[in-house]
Amino acid sequence: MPADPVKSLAAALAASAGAELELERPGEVEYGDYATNVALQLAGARRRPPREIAAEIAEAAAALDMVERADVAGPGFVNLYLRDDWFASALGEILEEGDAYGGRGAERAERVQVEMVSANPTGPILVSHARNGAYGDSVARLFELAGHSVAREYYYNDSGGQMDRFRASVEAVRRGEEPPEDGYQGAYVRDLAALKGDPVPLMLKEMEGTLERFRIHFDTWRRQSELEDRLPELLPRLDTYEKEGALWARSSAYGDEEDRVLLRSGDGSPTYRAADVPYLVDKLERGFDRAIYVLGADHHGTRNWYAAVARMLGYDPDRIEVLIYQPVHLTRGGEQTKMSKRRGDVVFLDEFMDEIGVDAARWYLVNRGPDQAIDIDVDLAAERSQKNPVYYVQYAHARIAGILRNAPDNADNSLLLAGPDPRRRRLSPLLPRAPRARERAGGIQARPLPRNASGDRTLPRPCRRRGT
RNA sequence: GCGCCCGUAGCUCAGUGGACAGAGCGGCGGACUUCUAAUCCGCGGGUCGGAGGUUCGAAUCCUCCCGGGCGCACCA
Repeated sequence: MPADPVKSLAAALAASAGAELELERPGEVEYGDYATNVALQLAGARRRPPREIAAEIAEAAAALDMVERADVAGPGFVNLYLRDDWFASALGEILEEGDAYGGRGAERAERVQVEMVSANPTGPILVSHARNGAYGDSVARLFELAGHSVAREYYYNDSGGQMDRFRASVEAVRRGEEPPEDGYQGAYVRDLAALKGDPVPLMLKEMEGTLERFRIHFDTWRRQSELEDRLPELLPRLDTYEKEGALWARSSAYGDEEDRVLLRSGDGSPTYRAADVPYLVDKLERGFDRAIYVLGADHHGTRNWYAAVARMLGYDPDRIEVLIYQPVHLTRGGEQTKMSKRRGDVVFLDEFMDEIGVDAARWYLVNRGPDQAIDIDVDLAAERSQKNPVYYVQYAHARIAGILRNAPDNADNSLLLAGPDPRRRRLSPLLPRAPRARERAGGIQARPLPRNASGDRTLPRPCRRRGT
């Protein structure tokens, strides 16, 4: 049973109020340690003035031994002032739990896979990819905290048009020529040309190093071409048809916006979408209860495709979850930097970490919600001054570390509340709030889904909100 | 045209139904005049893009409109 003192308090109150209720922390100190608006919510249903209901709840609350005082305020809020010894025992529970405090809320531990970054090995990891990783890895950590087991996977393409252009660019330099016009021009192409062998594994090795430095460790790396080998056995299980010489998946009948080409009309070679099919089967057959895709907003058009494939193959589409995040824009010297990998005109994650450090880099990328486009002023981010918000975070961390360093092991919890400084007392109600903060953070962003032809919203449900 | 995301203070953004809408930076006014300090204190600042609607109560939910980003490939 996870320690959640506030929940127990809410439950005790709910019993006396005769209704479920949530405790919130009021914005103002004088409104007490916690407050509830149940009376306001109940007023309509019970056809009684909210303040009257609030008065009854307050009276019942005041009878509880942890409650010092309960007031009715405003239109019908109940403000609670709690006894210091309640906080002392709450703090005791928190200390007992240690790092696990607030975690392990999952009703059933699941095996979840988070597939993230998955940038093709045609160049170093960029800051834009790093947002994918920072987001995905944070979600993964939240799942772990909740008691699930998480595997982080990287999926990359090692064949196809982009890869051909990439290899051709390296080969050209090796022959002493310039890379082709539509090839990759960055300086790293020259570095790779100086080495022997297929540049793809070399590139991947470097990318892995960058990601490790960014503190993301991938458990597995999945190659597109090996997945494609399973295509022949899987294609007959799909709902497909031929049109204009190509093989199409009838995905629009399964919640997708449109049908997708699986095999090209020319040489019958598989498209990138085709490889998604064996990959999805692979994920689900490997025993993951849940497969999470982390995709940039430029891929949101394919959001419903994955669930459509799952349906076609008879899997529960709720096992697929697609997380979308908005792009990152970088400015440097007041100018927006371009993000074209082919032209080599980009900010690499390694440079970014060199300039601002790993902590600051992760912090910047995860500090905004996924729905928010991020603008990062690289000059400001690298600046060691009070203009740079990251130093506030670091300073707070340093101060906390200092407190822990100086704190005796056998500290008396009650002293946290008793000291002469009233600010301690004001801080205390924050601590038991942590489980709720984590619950909120663990809920995956849901998004309204497009209606299908019949105006029904229920069929495609690849994304949904869920607690952990 | 259709779909998704966004539009809150000069700037970057918190705030997904409640008690007077917040923070950092910048700005303005003071203090300190300092041997590698995140210098300190104070102040001003918003029709919450617009219009309707739901509600006892809306920045928050619904509808429409305006503005910005992204997508709608036999590219990945």
